[in-house]
Amino acid sequence: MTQVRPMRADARRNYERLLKVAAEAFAEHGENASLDDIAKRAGVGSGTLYRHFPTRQALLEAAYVDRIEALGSRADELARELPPGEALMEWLNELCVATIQVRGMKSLLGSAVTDGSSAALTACGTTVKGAASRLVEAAQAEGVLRADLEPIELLRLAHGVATASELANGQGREIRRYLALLTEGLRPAG
Amino acid sequence: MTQVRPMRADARRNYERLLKVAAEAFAEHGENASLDDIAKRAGVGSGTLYRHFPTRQALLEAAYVDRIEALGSRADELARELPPGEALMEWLNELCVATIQVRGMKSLLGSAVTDGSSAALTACGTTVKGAASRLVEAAQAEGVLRADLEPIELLRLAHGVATASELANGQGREIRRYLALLTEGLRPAG
DNA sequence: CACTAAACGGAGACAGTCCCCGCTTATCGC
DNA sequence: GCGATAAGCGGGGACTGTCTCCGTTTAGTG
Repeated sequence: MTQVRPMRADARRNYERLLKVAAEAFAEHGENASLDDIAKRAGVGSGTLYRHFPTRQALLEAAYVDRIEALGSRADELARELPPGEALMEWLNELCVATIQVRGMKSLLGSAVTDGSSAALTACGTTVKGAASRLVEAAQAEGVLRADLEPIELLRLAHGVATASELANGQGREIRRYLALLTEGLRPAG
Repeated sequence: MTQVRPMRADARRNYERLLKVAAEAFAEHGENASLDDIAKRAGVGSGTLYRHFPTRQALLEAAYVDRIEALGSRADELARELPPGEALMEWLNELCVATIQVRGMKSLLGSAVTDGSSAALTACGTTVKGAASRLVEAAQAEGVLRADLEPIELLRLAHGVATASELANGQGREIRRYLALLTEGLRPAG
C-alpha cells in the first residue's frame, strides 16, 4: 500500500541529508529556521525540500522522530524502575524538558495533542499518546491518579506546564515546581 | 518628563485611526495580521504606523489596553461579590477565556508575565499583575490558597491552562475543567 | 547503451517587514 | 492672516522568507 517502489538512490541521499541539516538548523535557529536556507545548506534546491516535506510540520516531525521514539521507550523504562505515580511524574518532567529545551519540539508536540488538526494521527502523536496512556493507566490502577483523567488531557496540561515554565525563562528550572503544583493542587498543603 | 509638547492634531488622528483599525485586524486575522495592511486600511503609509508603534507588540498592547483594564477592574468587582477563593477562580477563568478568544491577546498576556523580557514592565503587565496580586493575597489570607504561591506563578499557570484548553479546540469549553484540575490536583478526589 | 520516468533545482511570483528621505502641513510668533 | 519651521507623512524599495512551476538531469531497467 505504501512505497510500491523503493526510493531512487539520489532521492534517498537527499532525504537523509535534508533530515540531518534540518535537525541542526532547528536546533540552532528554532522552529522558524528558513526552509530555503536548510535546502541550500543541504546542497539541494528548494523544490527538492518541498517535495520530500510538503510542510514545515512534516520536516519537523521527520527530524525529531527518533527523539520522540526515545521518549516513548523512556516511559516503559521508567515504568519498570519506579512505582507508577513516580514514573508518571518523572516522565512528564522529561517531556516538559524536551518541550522547552529542544527547539522546534514544542510546536510538534503541541500539534500532536491538538484536537481537530487535519492529520491528527501523525506518527509522533501516536507514540506520545501511547506512552502517556500506559503510564496513566498504571497510575490509575494503583489509585494514585484521578480515575477521570484522560491521557490526552494530561498531555495537554503538561504542554501547559511547559509553556508556563518557559515564561519564567529559567531554562526549565520551574518545571518540577509547576508540575508539583499541578499534582498537589493549589489548596494549602495538607 | 513625557510629552513635552502635545501631539500634533494630524498625528493624534492617525494614531487613533491606527488603533481602531488594528483592533479590527487583529480580531479578524489573529496576531499576525499584516502591519502594512493595517496601515493601508487606516489610510496612512507604513512609515506612519512604524513611527507610532515601533513593534508589533507595541501596537498589540495599545490596541488592547482597555480590555486589559477591564480585566483589572473585573478583579475588584469579583472580589466584592464573591468569597476570595471563588473570586480568584472566576477571574482566572475569565482571564483564560480572554487569552483564547480574543485573538492577539495571547502573545500580549504571555509576554506580560515573561521573566527577562526587555521591557518587562509594560502597562498591561502591571495591570494584570496588580489584579492577580490582590486576589491572591485575599485568598491566601482566608487560607484557601497555598501561602507559597506567587501571583506571577499563578498567572503563568493560567497561561498554561489557556494553552492546554486551546489544544483541545473546544473554544474554551475545557478551561473550567483544567482550572479545576489545577486547583484540586491530580490525585484521586478526596 | 538507450530509454523513460523519477527526481532535481533554481528562477520567479508573491507576501511580509521595516527603513529612508523628499514632501506636506499644523502650529506659532508676528 | 501669514510666513517660517519643525513635526509628521507616506510610499518606494531593499530585504527575507515561502512555495510552485517546469525545463533539465540522472538512476534504473532490459
